[in-house]
Amino acid sequence: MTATTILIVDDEAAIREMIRVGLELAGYECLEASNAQDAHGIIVDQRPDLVLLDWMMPVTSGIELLRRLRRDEVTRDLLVIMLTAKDDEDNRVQGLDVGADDYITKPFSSRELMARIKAIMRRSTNREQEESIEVGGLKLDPASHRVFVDTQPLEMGPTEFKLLKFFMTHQERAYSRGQLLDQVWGSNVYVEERTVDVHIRRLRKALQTDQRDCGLLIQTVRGTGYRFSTTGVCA
Amino acid sequence: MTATTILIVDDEAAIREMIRVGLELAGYECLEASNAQDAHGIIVDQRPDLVLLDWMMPVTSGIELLRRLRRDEVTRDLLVIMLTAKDDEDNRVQGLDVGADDYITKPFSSRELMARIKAIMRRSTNREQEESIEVGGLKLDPASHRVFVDTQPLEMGPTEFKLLKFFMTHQERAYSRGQLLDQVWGSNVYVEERTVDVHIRRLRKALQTDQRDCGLLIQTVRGTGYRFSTTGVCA
DNA sequence: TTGTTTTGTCATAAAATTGTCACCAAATGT
DNA sequence: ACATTTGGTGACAATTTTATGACAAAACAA
Repeated sequence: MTATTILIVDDEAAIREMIRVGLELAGYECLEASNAQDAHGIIVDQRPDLVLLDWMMPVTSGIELLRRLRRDEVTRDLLVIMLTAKDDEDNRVQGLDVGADDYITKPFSSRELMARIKAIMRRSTNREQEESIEVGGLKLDPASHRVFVDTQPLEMGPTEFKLLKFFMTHQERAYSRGQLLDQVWGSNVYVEERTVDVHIRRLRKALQTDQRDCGLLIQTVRGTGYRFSTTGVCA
Repeated sequence: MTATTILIVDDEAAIREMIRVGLELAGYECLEASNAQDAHGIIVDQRPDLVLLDWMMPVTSGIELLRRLRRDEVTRDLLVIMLTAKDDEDNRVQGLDVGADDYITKPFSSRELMARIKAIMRRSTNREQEESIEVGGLKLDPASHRVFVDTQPLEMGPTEFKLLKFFMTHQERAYSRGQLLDQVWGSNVYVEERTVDVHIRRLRKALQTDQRDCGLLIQTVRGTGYRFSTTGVCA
């Protein structure tokens, strides 16, 4: 396995353990940062394949960094394994909610860590594309994190953006609410399926301009879910 | 979410928690077994979708059951989530190595459990990569959940869609109303046979376009039922 | 902190789908 | 031709599924 690993901890013991583990990885790096801001910067620079995130960082809590990572288009689909104290169950749940891919309890064996890393890396294969997508009169630019119809920028929340991005990269196919939750929200959160409806509506509304109504691109597939299709409208 | 869940534990608290969680699952079963032998038997019989496996079973250890499951062709790719004690790290690693899909530490929150179950089940729900069927000028695409005649999409309800799909995959053969009810509606519902007539009509109507009348593909077999046949029309 | 935005969930409205009927038309049998 | 059986059709009320507005909690930004 080849992985560049970036580690953010202040726990010396953990670091040593990491390094020991690191030896089993072909090429890894071990970094430190004292706050979420810096850490995020480093991560953006280094583009690691995997982040081992200590929940208790010296200044800020790990959750802030994790949120930051998930919010940022560039680091959104980074693999993040968090390290939590043995009895810190709340944080663990919270961490999974916010979008950690997995967690490991400290102290951990290198064996366990390896197993997890393997599992996780096996699980996630696809890297994201960063080129702007253009469909049905809509242009979505991942870099600037914006959407245009013609040249007019559209306003929408983060979730709507993700939803739209998913749709634009997966056209002409019906998805159930559950699938959308998995794909857009992430598979480790549990929210009502009806929530999807609401966001669909918000997205549709956002896609309405004075000129056109691109919201019609999102079609309801009764009894199934929704579909993004250019058949019919807003060419 | 629909899941038949089989739980093997002797820990009362865990069972209660499971049941609480179980209530959120549509249809689950909770079983107990005191040794790997029995448990394996039960699992083979019941064919559950998911196994929640307590690592510390009364007689044998969970690992034996897990190994057994992984060895048996029939149960090889069952989803197995193991429940481990908080500080039982060795077993956790061992479990993952032997082939558990995930583990949850006791005590666990139902929220965490739900998230995990959901994630695991979604992950393994292998999408039926159904290819689109093309018959008699009609094209039915399961992925987009749509039907086209030429390039024009047709409108129809869910039941009509299922009915058409069945017909297109079972051409040139007459089916009684009862058979159609079984195949399309499902064998465990009771509806009047004449209901089929009505849906046949609705389907026929949906299959009429300005151009052609593909509804004629559905032929009446008097005294018997209906048949889907390309002989005659809408080439 | 405070004010603003985003989010998930509900309650309710709106819309589409469904199963049955009653009645008409066509076919079948005598 | 008449009576009987079987299928076609439009209508309709019940049910199911979606759409929508409102709201409070959470997350954010300042």
